[in-house]
Amino acid sequence: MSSRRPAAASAALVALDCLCYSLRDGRLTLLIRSEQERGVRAELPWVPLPSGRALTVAVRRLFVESLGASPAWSETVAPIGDGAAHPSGAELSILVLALMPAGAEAPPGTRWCPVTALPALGARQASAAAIGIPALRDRMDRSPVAFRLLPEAFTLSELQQVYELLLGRRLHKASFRRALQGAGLVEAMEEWRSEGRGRPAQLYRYSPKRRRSGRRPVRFDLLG
Amino acid sequence: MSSRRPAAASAALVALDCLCYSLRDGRLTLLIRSEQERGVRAELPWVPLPSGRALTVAVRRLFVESLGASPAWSETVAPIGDGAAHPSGAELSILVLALMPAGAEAPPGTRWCPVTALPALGARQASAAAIGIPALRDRMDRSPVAFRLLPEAFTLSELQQVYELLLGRRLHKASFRRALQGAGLVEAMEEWRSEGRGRPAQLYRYSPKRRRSGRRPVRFDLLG
DNA sequence: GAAATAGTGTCTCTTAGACACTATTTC
DNA sequence: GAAATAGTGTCTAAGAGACACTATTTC
Repeated sequence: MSSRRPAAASAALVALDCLCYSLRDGRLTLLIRSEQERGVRAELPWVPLPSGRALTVAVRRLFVESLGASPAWSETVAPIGDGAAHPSGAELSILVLALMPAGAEAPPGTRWCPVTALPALGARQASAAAIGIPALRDRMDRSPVAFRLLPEAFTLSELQQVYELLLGRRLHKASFRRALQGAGLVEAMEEWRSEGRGRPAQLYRYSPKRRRSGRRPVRFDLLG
Repeated sequence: MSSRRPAAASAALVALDCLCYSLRDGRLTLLIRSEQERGVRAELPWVPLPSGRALTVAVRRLFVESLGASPAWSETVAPIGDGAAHPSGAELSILVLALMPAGAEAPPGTRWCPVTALPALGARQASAAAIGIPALRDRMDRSPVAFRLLPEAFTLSELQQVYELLLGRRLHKASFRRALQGAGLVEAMEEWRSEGRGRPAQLYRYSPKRRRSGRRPVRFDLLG
């Protein structure tokens, strides 16, 4: 702890790994860089973090190169990097969570892969992919995660399906709508959508009105 | 594969910054490296992440060098690093949240600083310190954050005080105890502690019995 | 009309918080 | 006894989920 300023030799190889989710046919999907040739493994989109480049700049480059566009939402999450190898050889991976709305095109060289049927990834990126969904779940209370996975106009049934996908359990329809109503988060449009059979559903848009209490209750039951 | 491997030139300077909290006189405190000489700024404990060293190894070194011991709990949180300067010159800081039980000694060269009265830090570390408490708050539902800030034996009033410190609001005594009871998280000891006036309080220890539902309700009211 | 999906009204059960109390200590 | 802190019993209000329904579409 004597020398405060480390030599350049202490620089570490850092990669930014992209966990970009979207919806496809009612399933949660992850953006994967396709195997280009025989023997080359599928991988998550990634870029190196070059020396002297600010994190946000590198993240922007990751989005431009890998998504061809800005995601509807993104957040940097905790770094990982022990033991498991990365395609770049980087000893450290910074995970970038990103969301694209349902129906977004996969850029050339990539494809949307159902999270239930991912191809084999390298060890590091396999860990990353395992972290992705729980990380999304952790954030959906505080960030409009579900809304960013949907197009601008959506039905309440679609929104509920997204919540159910992310939480991995069924929700009660009446309760879900009551809570949503109470939060003043969505705005009804003067538009209806009919899909196959059944009564057409009214379309809504995300339009948060008031910041509510934010008085999160204490929860002990997730501990242990 | 080899075409993907970036040159060593893309290595980045990475620092691990330590946000180590404890309790002192009923206040939440943060471990600060004291100003050694005139003109040298106070700073959070940190170490560089050297090339080729695994993250967990570097974290362990951070703990040994800065805390002189292992913290009661720790977690790596999202990296920061835009614009704001770091004492090391590193362009990237990985924040390591750590907790020490109430009454822990500050190692030589460091001191516990009430979070309400922190000394001036560099720009990067000031951002880090601002992130610390909300990050703790985010984790206290899922990790035994409050329990790790207390010694092994504690009273329920002390536990409630920690929750109130972290949440920044008063809690209802009967409700707090009812919920705690229902979660089966603590175990009563056959010991009581008398402090000044008033009825002596029974001591408890953290001893999670059953993993409960984990059925987190959907919350819309933190969005917007 | 049958099937399917959208959307709502009401009941119950759980729980957070308010209130009011009892219990045990020091002074 | 007064003051202070620990700990508890009961009521109320809000919310989640169950249930049962109505509404509107395609076939």
